[in-house]
Amino acid sequence: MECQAQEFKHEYKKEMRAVQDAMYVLNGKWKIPIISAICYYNKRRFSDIMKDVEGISNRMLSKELKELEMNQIVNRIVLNTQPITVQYELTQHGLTLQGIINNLTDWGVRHRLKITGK
Amino acid sequence: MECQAQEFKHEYKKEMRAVQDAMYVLNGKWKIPIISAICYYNKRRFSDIMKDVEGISNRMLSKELKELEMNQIVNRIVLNTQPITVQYELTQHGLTLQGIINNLTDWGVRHRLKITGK
DNA sequence: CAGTATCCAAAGGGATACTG
DNA sequence: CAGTATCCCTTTGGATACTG
Repeated sequence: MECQAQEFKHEYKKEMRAVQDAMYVLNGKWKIPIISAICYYNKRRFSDIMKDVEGISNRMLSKELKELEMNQIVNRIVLNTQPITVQYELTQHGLTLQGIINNLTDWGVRHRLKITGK
Repeated sequence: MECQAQEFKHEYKKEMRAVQDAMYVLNGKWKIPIISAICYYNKRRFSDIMKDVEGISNRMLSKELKELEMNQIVNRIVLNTQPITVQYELTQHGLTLQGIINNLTDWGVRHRLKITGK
């Protein structure tokens, strides 16, 4: 019993860390909207994402994309145009976020209904 | 075609808002760890959550619990002891977050493996 | 077009001390 | 026990201007 409690505790801490890892990647105001936009269009350019994600500044978009790239969520593809254009796409790993984003979306709809009644 | 694009755009914006609503509720360093702790023990007291969620201060725990209560994620139950004790439990609405948290946990494990290799 | 650089305001959050 | 209050540093993020 004590032993199992220890076991639980250990698992619990590991799960805690995992969920915090996940949230760390997705945290902030813009990460999920950016991922959603890229996912929705499959491939998407910097200036287009700016239009998709309402209210974001180029500074923030740049910063967030860099972080997402570091976390292997998006790929950055430079095209040989003049002037250069850059496309972003989700990696295989990034695509595995789709289910979570869909769940969050559904929950968000129910939550808004619950809180505001519409 | 144009019309359907408009339709898509409209849906897309609604979904964007929904996912942002959800993230707004869960954002920050502590929300999900707190929810997880309460969920794990079913009912949990303030001082116990302090121990469960490593590193949190009483100030932060108080603030976050208040927000979760406002968003109808947790119920606050004052017990008639001396001195008073307070229990927190998830609401029905709060319980609907379990699936999302589990998904985030699973994803977090895979992500850590991907990034750190362990 | 796809960013960087700089500056600044607001929010987040830790440490400590205090209260009913 | 379950918080509040205060102080203060850090992080986030907006506005504007600039560059290859």
